[in-house]
Amino acid sequence: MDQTAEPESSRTKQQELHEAVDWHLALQDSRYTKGRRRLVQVLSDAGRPLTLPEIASHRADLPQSSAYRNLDVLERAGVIRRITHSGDHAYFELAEPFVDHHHHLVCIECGQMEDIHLDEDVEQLVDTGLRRAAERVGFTPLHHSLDLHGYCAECEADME
Amino acid sequence: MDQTAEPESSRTKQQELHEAVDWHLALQDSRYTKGRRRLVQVLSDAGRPLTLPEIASHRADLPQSSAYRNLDVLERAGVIRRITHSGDHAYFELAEPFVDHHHHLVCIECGQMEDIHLDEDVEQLVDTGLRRAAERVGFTPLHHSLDLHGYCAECEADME
DNA sequence: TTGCTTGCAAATGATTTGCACTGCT
DNA sequence: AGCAGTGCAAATCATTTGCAAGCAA
Repeated sequence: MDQTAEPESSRTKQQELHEAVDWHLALQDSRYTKGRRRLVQVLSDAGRPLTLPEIASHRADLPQSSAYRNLDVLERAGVIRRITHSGDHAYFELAEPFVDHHHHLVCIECGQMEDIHLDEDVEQLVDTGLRRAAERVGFTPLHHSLDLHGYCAECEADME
Repeated sequence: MDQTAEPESSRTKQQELHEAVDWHLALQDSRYTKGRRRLVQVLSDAGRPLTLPEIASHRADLPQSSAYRNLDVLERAGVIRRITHSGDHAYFELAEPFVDHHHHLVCIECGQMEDIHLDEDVEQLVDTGLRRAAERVGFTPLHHSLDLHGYCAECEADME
């Protein structure tokens, strides 16, 4: 009761994902172990950034230290991205080669993050503007992050 | 040797700043004490986000607990903003009513942040795009944050 | 059998908090 | 007086690390 109920195309994407991750890890003499595969699977299924406790709740048997260590390995390998915004826990999501470029809605009440996408032309303008500003001060740009902070529907409702 | 060498206009701005902060704090039955004034002054002078150690280096006599507590008070009062990006320390800067809307260059090597400004029309497009995405999921937007991550000139040079 | 992994327990370190004292108002 | 602010020391708590044992090439 795990890899059933998935449409054919999705199953293929999963395979591709894991193969690609395997390859990335191999480049660093790291192995794609069961624990690491679990992490990638959970993050892939979630479709939004998760904290370590959230990840653990999906997979009961995840020793914290190993989870943190593996998230670190995966981050160094460029497989996942660590996001920190004021709040107790860091959030983790699949990195860009493995998911589309996107941004986040960040709830300042509960911390939850949700993925959103912007039009390609807006992305272009933003990127150009940032690149220009970076050039002015000799800054070497790698990637941008753009988040909208506010209240998620649930928290907004809870505030009556 | 403290408030000299400042152009006349700047001196006035400082006064306005402190008066405004005083007012904001008063709204919360908080006093604008010497310690709090120091924090605001240092952040205002810096013109870029600072960590607590950085703030302390400007003002030797700043007990950590008091500094953290006052930064918290100032944050609640809407005077300053706390920024956290992967890295050991949180960064603090004056909040938006007290400084122009801006974004940051974030060095992923040393953590330093630098302020940058984008064209007004790009800001508009971004805001509109984000607002649209937020509406779709019933998210109540407050403000956006946009950072460019990469290597600052100094760190880039250090990597030879 | 060499070297990456794992998981437990212990350490780290930024930030927070308890408490007694100071100082406005 | 009465309550906000201060600073020291101690507590918190997410994350990291040491180490001995497990596992894959």
